[in-house]
Amino acid sequence: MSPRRRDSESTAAARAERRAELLATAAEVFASRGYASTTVREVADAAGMLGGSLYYHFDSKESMVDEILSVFLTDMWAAYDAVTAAGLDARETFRSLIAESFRTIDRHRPAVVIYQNESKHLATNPRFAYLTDSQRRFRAMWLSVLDRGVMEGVFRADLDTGLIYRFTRDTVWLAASWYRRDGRLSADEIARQYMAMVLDGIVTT
Amino acid sequence: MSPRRRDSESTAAARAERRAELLATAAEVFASRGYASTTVREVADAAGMLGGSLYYHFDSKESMVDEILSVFLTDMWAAYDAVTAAGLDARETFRSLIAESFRTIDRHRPAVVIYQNESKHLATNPRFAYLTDSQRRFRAMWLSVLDRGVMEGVFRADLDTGLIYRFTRDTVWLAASWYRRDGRLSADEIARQYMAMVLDGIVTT
Amino acid sequence: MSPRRRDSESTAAARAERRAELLATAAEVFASRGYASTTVREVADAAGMLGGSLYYHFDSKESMVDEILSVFLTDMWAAYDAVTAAGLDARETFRSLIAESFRTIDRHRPAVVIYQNESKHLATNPRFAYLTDSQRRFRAMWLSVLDRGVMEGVFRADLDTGLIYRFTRDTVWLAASWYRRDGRLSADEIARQYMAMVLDGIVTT
Amino acid sequence: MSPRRRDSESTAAARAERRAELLATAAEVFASRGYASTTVREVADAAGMLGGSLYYHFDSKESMVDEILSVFLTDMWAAYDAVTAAGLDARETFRSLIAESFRTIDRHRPAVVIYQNESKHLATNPRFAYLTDSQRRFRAMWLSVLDRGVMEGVFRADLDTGLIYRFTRDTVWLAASWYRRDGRLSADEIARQYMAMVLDGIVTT
DNA sequence: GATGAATGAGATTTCATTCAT
DNA sequence: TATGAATGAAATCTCATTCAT
Repeated sequence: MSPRRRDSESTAAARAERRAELLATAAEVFASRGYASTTVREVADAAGMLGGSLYYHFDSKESMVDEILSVFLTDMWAAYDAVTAAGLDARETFRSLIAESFRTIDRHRPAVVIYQNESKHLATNPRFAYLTDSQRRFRAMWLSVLDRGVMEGVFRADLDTGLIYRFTRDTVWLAASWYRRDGRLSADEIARQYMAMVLDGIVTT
Repeated sequence: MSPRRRDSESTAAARAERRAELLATAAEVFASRGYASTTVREVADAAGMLGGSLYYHFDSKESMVDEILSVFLTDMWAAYDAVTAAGLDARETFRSLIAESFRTIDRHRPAVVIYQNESKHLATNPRFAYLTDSQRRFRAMWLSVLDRGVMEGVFRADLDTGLIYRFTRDTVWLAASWYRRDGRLSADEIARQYMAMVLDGIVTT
Repeated sequence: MSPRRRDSESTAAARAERRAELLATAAEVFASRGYASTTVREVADAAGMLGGSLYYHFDSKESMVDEILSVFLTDMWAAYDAVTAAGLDARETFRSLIAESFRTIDRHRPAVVIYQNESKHLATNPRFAYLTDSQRRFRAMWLSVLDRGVMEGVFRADLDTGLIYRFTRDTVWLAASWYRRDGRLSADEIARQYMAMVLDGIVTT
Repeated sequence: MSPRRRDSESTAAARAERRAELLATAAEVFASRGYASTTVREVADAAGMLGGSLYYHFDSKESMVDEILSVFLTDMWAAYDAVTAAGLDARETFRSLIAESFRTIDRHRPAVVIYQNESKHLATNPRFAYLTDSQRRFRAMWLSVLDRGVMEGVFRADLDTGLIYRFTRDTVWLAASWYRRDGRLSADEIARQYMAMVLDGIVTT
């Protein structure tokens, strides 16, 4: 009502920004303490407010994780879709997907950790059916790249692509658990070394 | 049926056996539902008894995970110690450690899953300080093998051994999440393919 | 059935003796830990058996206190009745009642402690109505002696006999909480000093 | 109603006041039913709320008794310390301590009852070590007054001061069990009669 | 937007008691 | 007589959620 309240900071945009802030805080806490064993009060403490106050912004604890994961998955798939739409050969597609994965981790580290740790459990709830869908689609995408690579003669045919998929997936995503943005190695440097290792092995030739 | 059997079935041996049975059941449930979100009643249901009855055998929910993890770690280190005591070169030590890891997973799959998922959270409790200790020792052991391998010229020197350690650790242990004893591939076959991949890479040469 | 079982130790007398032993043990434990917060298992531990085994001898935890208190009260009233039947004057009756009280404490210390601590709470249970009855009768007896003493001119008339009764009762019975049979002072010596104090005061004359 | 009042009613002051109210309620219930056999729900009922709601204000049932007893002991020692700091002779110090004891009972009757009934049991818990400390200090204070009185020739030398201490302590504090603020006798009147009795005895001279 | 107090369902835990052996 | 295992009711405690202010 006062002129001040007309500021861009006091409109719907400001509200969305506050939501995003709170979600970032919640994601940190869920990632470090685990979703199930984090209390709403712990999230509120981290956000500098009281437990009940969070309910002005969110319906429930569940809707917080929901939004955290949805935002992350949407962003991740946008990046992946751009790669697959680029029409690269199998080897370059593989490289780019790996690189994009590490960049996504860089942007959404806490969300990735939550995704890794809680997906299986949350997916039993219909509300989170999209997690299972995403996983299925994810697997299909990677297997298609790997199988194409084998056909193109660039990837070894004596390895089980199902196994390669699993090992690749696990290592890449688990990196979110130890990766620190301010650490010794950048996301791109980690991706580079990771690819050197996976593609050519750790043994001297 | 034999007289011997009847003896062992009563007394302390029978009691220990019952404990072990119940712990195996609890481990399955904790592994599949997550420790924090598993209720004592779910464990009891799975064991075919009422919630309170578990407390005849165990002090608390916490002491169940404690025993599950301790037993697993003890067994794992026995296997690792046997390998490192064998005086093999770096490459063979690496191979053997990987193989032992998959065999340990084969014997203690649920415990490994719990270890992966809950360690970080449980370790904040002094009672579980041994988890942190074990992790430290684990890291030291793997780094020593990798560094030795680089010095012996068998492992590439252009890769960060810290990174190799992490990637190796993650893939090996995460296998516990999807490995099934009755699946298509045996533990040893998985270990074989895994090493082929890690040692020589997935690219054709 | 065997000749051995014919021993006097294996008849009803032996059974009663075992009961008495167990009750003595239970009384000790109830007295030191409090009835409500003592578990049946603690009693059993103290008796060198398992929790369930006590139920061969007693119907319930409640029936244990019941028997402990009944036995004690019966014995105490026998002593009191002997005193009041002796036809002594007020002062001598008072002295004798005090002396008998300390002797009863000497014989039933744990029961007296239980009586002091748990009576009020137990008395809400109809089964223990006799506790209230006993207390009423107790009060009447003491007040009659005190009032008689005032009338006979041996006790001061300027003090409220209700108060004297309470103070006397409290000190005497609370002595059970600290009195030890093997302590520095015998029950009779304590009674003597106690009477010197109550009758003549602690001030020099 | 005054503006000042409205201020104090909100914020931390109001919270402290509510705590105090709830503690007073809890103390009544613990005193009348016994700490161990009082359920949190009974306390909540008496306070007009549900069981869980108490945990908004207090950590645990234990922390309730803790606060009840601490507050009481702090207040009691403030009164005692004022007396001992006044430099009175033994007889007057004794009189004043007795009088303060009855006044403390008047202010903290339920807390005193709890203290009497539960101290021994609670003191086994390290959290309540201060109960033992207080008791020790209490004993030292009384004995010092009594011994000084004997030396000054005002108290009889033929009585064991240890016994006098115990009898005095017991009678005074047990008064909390039957004393009612709205009863026939005021705290000071009870103290007066009590001292007449203890100092000069109940026998006519 | 946020607070503070409460709710109430559900979790872990305790423990008197039962019962087959 | 005693054991060992289990029961089941009840207790303490936790926590997501609500709501008046």
